[in-house]
Amino acid sequence: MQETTEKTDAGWIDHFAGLSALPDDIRADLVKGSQIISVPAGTQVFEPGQSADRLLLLLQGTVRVQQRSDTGREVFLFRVHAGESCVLTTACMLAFEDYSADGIAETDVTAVAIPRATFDDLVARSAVFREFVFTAYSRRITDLFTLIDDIVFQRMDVRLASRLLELAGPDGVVHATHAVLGTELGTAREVISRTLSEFQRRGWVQQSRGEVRIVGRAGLEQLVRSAGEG
Amino acid sequence: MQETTEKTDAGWIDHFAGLSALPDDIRADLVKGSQIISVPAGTQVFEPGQSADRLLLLLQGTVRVQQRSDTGREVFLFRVHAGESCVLTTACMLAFEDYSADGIAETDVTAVAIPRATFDDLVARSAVFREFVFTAYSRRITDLFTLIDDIVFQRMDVRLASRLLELAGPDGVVHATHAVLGTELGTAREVISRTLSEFQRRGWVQQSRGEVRIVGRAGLEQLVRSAGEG
DNA sequence: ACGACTTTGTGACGAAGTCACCGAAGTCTC
DNA sequence: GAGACTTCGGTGACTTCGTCACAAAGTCGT
Repeated sequence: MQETTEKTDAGWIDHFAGLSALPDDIRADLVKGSQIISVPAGTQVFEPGQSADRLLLLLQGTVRVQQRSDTGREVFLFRVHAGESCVLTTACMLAFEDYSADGIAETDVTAVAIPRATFDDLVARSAVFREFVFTAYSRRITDLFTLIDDIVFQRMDVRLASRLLELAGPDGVVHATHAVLGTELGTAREVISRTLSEFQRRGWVQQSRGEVRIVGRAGLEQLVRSAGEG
Repeated sequence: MQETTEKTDAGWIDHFAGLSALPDDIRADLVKGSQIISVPAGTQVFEPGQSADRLLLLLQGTVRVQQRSDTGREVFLFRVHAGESCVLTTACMLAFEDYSADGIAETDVTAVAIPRATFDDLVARSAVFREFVFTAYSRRITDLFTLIDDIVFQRMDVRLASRLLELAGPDGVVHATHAVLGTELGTAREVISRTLSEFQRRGWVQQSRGEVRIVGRAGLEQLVRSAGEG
């Protein structure tokens, strides 16, 4: 396994489009100054009040980032996929501030951990690396803007339809309870239940405990489209 | 105006706490590589689809950042005050991506414009400057999280009370129409009207065309506090 | 099969957004 | 200063969504 590690080390950089242009010396330092870590599904990758000391680049799995409000309720903020980095961590790492949101591994996760020292060194030395980092930021901020826009202006049924289409596997099944879908969209479970009932009545989905099966994709897509135009 | 510029140049850096620790050589390059600009109130400082080529540091005035949705409605995102920088610009500048939000000068604005070349150079060379930039990012992202949290979980009356207290001048007067307050909070004008009527009934505010006078500050503060605890 | 837990369904209600419309207050023009 | 026009604020009816309370299933361990 150790033998293959070096090969893996050399290889993971190319999972990230923005890093493939790194010159060889920088690339070598990046590989040398970072390590690959794995955590099982359900692990709290980071949490509020914890100071960040490393940047995570996801190789496999997804991390859900959410915020816990004063009242104990939760809002889903965004999801970090393989091939992406967690700006939140980055932000706090560089600003020497604490996190203000939770990060939870939704699946088993493999990631590259870049310690602050390595990170800072690379940001100083490599324009390519800088651009990689700032692009990640930019993308995430845009996501947040879109999220706010959705929350404020979009109807729940449209948002749910859209999210179901996103979350569905190739077989068209979404594995999630109503409560989970509720926190995903920042709404109450009851609203999800009622909306899904309506979708079922229209023949767009079939429900069973803990999962939703999309059987009328076209209907959901039509709903999303009709709202997208305004 | 040009004569005084050089004197101003030397001084503005100390308006920004995070920059005061800059070493002299960096400081000189920053001053040399940037320029001071002024725009009148109401100017659109930036807009979606326009590529950013400089970072703005506000010396005087405020800039309102908002997003226009597909449907033509607007959501207020945050406000950039004197002594702060506009991360949004930064994000897009560095990522070579376009803006996705509007920036509007609410007052006459004076700002330092740092062109991309200077910015990139400074990020590479100065750890202090890096920290300044990333701290600005971090703060703004945290703001967005708080905003989302508020939108999802906080009652409108609490949010309005809180915003009135923020916007009020030293004389306790807020100059804004109901419609403006509506977009500030991402809600409808009618909701503002009704809520303000209720505040007036309770003796907390007095209304006249285009302005709201706070006459019972304690009541508003009490409302905000009671909700803040959860 | 029993109890404990989780998931889902439902009705009632309050808070907030939407729509349609009105009148009142400023502004402009002549 | 008399209309014409625009902006601003008020109101009622209705819809959507969040909240609360509680019931009915489904699942699991023992």
